[in-house]
Amino acid sequence: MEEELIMVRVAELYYDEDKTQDEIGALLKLSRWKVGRLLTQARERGIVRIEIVHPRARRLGLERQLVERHGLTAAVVVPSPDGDDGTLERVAQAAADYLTAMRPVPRTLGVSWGRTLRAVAESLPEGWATGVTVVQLNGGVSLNRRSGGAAGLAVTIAQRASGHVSLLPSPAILERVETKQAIEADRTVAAVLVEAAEAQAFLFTAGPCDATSAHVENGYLSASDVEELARRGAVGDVLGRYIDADGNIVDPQLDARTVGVDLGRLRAAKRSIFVTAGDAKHDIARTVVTSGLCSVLVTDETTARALLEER
Amino acid sequence: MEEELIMVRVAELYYDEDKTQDEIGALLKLSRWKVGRLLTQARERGIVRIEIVHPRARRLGLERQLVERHGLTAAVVVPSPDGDDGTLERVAQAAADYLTAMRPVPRTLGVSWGRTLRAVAESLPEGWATGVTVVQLNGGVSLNRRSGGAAGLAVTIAQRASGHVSLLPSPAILERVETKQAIEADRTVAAVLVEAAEAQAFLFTAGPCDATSAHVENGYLSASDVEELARRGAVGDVLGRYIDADGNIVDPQLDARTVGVDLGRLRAAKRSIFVTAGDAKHDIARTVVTSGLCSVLVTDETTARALLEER
DNA sequence: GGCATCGCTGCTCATATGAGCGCTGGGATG
DNA sequence: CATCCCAGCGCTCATATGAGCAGCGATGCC
Repeated sequence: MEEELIMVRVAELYYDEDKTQDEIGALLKLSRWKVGRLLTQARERGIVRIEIVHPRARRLGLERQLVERHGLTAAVVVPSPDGDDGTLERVAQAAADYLTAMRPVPRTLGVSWGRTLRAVAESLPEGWATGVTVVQLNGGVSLNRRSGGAAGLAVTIAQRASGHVSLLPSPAILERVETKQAIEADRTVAAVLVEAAEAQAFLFTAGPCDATSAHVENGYLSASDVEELARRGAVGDVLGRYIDADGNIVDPQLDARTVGVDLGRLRAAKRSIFVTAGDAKHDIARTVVTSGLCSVLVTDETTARALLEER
Repeated sequence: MEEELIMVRVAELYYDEDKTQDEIGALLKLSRWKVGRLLTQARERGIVRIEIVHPRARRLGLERQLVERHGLTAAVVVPSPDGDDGTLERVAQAAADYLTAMRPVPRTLGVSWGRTLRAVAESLPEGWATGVTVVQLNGGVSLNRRSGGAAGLAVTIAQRASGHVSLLPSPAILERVETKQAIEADRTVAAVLVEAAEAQAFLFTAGPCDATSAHVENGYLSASDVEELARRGAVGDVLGRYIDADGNIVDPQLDARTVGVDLGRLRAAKRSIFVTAGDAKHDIARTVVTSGLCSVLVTDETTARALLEER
């Protein structure tokens, strides 16, 4: 269309050449108002694209839609970089920013573990908060407080807020229910679990239900166990507990052998922050969001769009 | 830097969320003016990128630089598309636009030939002008007025302006000087050459000096001839005449066997429009531009940038 | 320690811009 | 052919924005 060509010329003069609307009008023999309207149209039609290029940019539009659609307290969506990868870092950085800005500062913060949360911990600046007690929400931890393992992450978060850390000295999943009950009965374990359950805020991720799961990697489950879970409808795990698309526990027996706070605590919590990045986790992310396990979502743009698609 | 992060937030609120500067100020506890300054900085630092996405967009900044640097009357630069190719079409379209908009409309327009000019001809809309006589500037033409060859292009341009066409019925390069002189002495040929030399505007392209040259393709020169020319410093041809980087004829003997208007006519002309697209032609394009053969340049962004580099 | 300087702040004021409105003219409709 | 309708126009007016300036505090230099 001829009109469109004029729009292009007008946009060039306005945005590239910094001319005012009446200068352009004079130049192209258009009224100032016509020029203004053409510019508006050019933006509407996407001829003029305004883009914020920055690793810490966000997608406020998607955030708003997510909050509305899924009844969240807040959402943080970062653009997925073109060249793929770097997504995890960006999401982690965003989660760290969210935590740092969060008011009121929680007295105790319950955390799960995983690669994603490790990245979040590393992204937190020294002094991101002060006096926060960090509590582990589920087992699977070595007792070494310096290690890079599951415990290290909680330690890092606490250290950078000059706070304390309460580690949960327990495997993630035990082989026998009796052992699990015995562990939970242990005074120190029980104390941590109570502390965790009463945390003022939760920070957690979820894992997909496939062979790459951290449970397989650490030997808590075999590849065939996971396959079986998937066959029974599991889409992934939250705090070590495998759930189906509706958020229900898939295998109550397995669940009874899993150490950590109950998923109900997440649902009931006022601030339950779910961090997820990457395409592999779309299904479990959808479940977490739709079944109300989180009140705050931190994720990448691709995941966000997937969560906004119908069903 | 912390400041930079605020810039990003401000830019998001301003450009994505259409908030006013004081709304943003209130939100982030900044003064309205601070917000304004942050936005300016964000644009300067390239955090906010405003881009005009359209096949017919232009690069006015580069155009201005080219005009200044090389003393042109005008320049038209189109963005080189990302996915490569389509460059020729965009440049051709831009040249067609330029011709259509050109005032005053020339009574006679001298044209050369080549793939590029063919594309320009095809891009010209029916009725792009009225009553323009199109004259061929150099030989190499079949007499068939309908063909898709060198002549067809001139015919197309003329037809779409409901004008006349004067074809130059001659080969591009003759084997013997005597034959060339005889041809030029022919009444019809001489008349066309005079008409061409006196054209009010010229529209031409240039060819690179390599085996892909149209002269080789059409058998006027052999691959080894071209090699020899290149060895002697030729960077390409304009109207069939091979010139070196300074714009001088490389082989006067060859030149004496070439039929067409003199390059001096282009230099002297008030409106001499040079159209070029593609990386292969950077060298010859530089020569044309720096040696004053053209007063108007139509090209792609990549070529434009090459022409703006030092030496 | 005193002083000049510089960069940043928040202001005033002029300017650029967008919302809303009444008018007009060209095309559809009876 | 008369009439209606509505899209697009140029306008008024309120608002948003940027230029330029004075004040102020930090910094560095005697």
